[in-house]
Amino acid sequence: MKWDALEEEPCSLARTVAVIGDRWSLLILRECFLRIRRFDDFQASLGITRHLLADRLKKLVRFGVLRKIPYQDAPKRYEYILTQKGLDLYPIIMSIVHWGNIHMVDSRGRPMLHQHKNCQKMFDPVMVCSECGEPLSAKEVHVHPGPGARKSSPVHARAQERGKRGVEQG
Amino acid sequence: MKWDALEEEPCSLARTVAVIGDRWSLLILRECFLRIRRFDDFQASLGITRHLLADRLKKLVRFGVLRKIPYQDAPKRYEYILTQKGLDLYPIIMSIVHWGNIHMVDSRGRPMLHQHKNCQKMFDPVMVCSECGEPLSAKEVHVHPGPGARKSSPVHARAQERGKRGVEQG
DNA sequence: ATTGACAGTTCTAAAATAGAACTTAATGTC
DNA sequence: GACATTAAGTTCTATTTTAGAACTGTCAAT
Repeated sequence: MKWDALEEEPCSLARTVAVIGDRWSLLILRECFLRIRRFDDFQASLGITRHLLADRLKKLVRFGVLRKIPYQDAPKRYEYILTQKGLDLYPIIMSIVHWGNIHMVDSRGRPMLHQHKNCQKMFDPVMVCSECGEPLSAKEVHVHPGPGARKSSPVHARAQERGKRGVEQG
Repeated sequence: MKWDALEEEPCSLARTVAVIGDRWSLLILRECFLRIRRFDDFQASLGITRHLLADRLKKLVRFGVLRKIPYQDAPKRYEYILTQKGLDLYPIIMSIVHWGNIHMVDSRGRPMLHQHKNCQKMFDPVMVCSECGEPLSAKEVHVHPGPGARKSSPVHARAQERGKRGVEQG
């Protein structure tokens, strides 16, 4: 499968993966949220090859996640900053960090702590339902085809069938 | 950079990216949450090459995200199901889907809708602070080094400095 | 005139991926 | 018994991506 094909799929996850679903893009975005904005700073802090960095930055700009703004004129130099679309990736970044905090830390503990300016406390992110405010888990959610869906796949129908009489998941 | 190096980094995001940060792993996990469990079903619904699928499933099992359980004996056949560690990826999946819903849908609208069994309503996921319950955004969070941190990088310090007197982000 | 900062581009070698065919083990059909 | 089918991989070659290092072009400072 090609990356371009991924963008076109009738699936919001696939389309997002087309933007951020590679080894480097998420790390670049982490640096963006840590206020890194310049080519050489990204390169130095990530150890990414310059070639790939140029490529990924171009892609993130193309998708409207980052924007190039000039910070000096002679020679022309640009900074890469997050657009609103890019800032909206924050829940993704935070949920990834949180999962790592819970499941991937070593004996030394968390590399980073997060403090909420609002309440001043160290916090973890919690995902809740927009309607009732209760925390969400996979088992409490039904999935329905939306207006942008394509015809349901036979594979999924078959799996659903087996699921009903099979072993319970988890 | 090698994948193995990523696992060892003192960063919860990098360590999580080592597990799920490639083109296919997230799509495979999407299928898991849609109750797909068998090799050929993953292959048919994703169009992934069998070689890569075998490789990625092995990796996800190695990281404890999936578990192989036998569903028949002769010949031995296994299903891949999510462990608790895997189920805990749900907020990541949902926030990725939500971002796609907001920023990547075409004119036809969302491919999928999510209904909360609790309140019966169609919902969007919202990320809130575990302490005060308020919705989170990047600008409302301070980052501090935790017990597992390594010495702070000069690049980040420099970027912080520039940030204070530079253009505001966003 | 030389050095250094910055933001890339170019080059070759190594690694990962795509796409298709093949393997193994058992089951069902003619 | 011979033959096709299902399932879960493995093997093969060709193509694409990535790594790693060196190079380019502008300008400023020494």
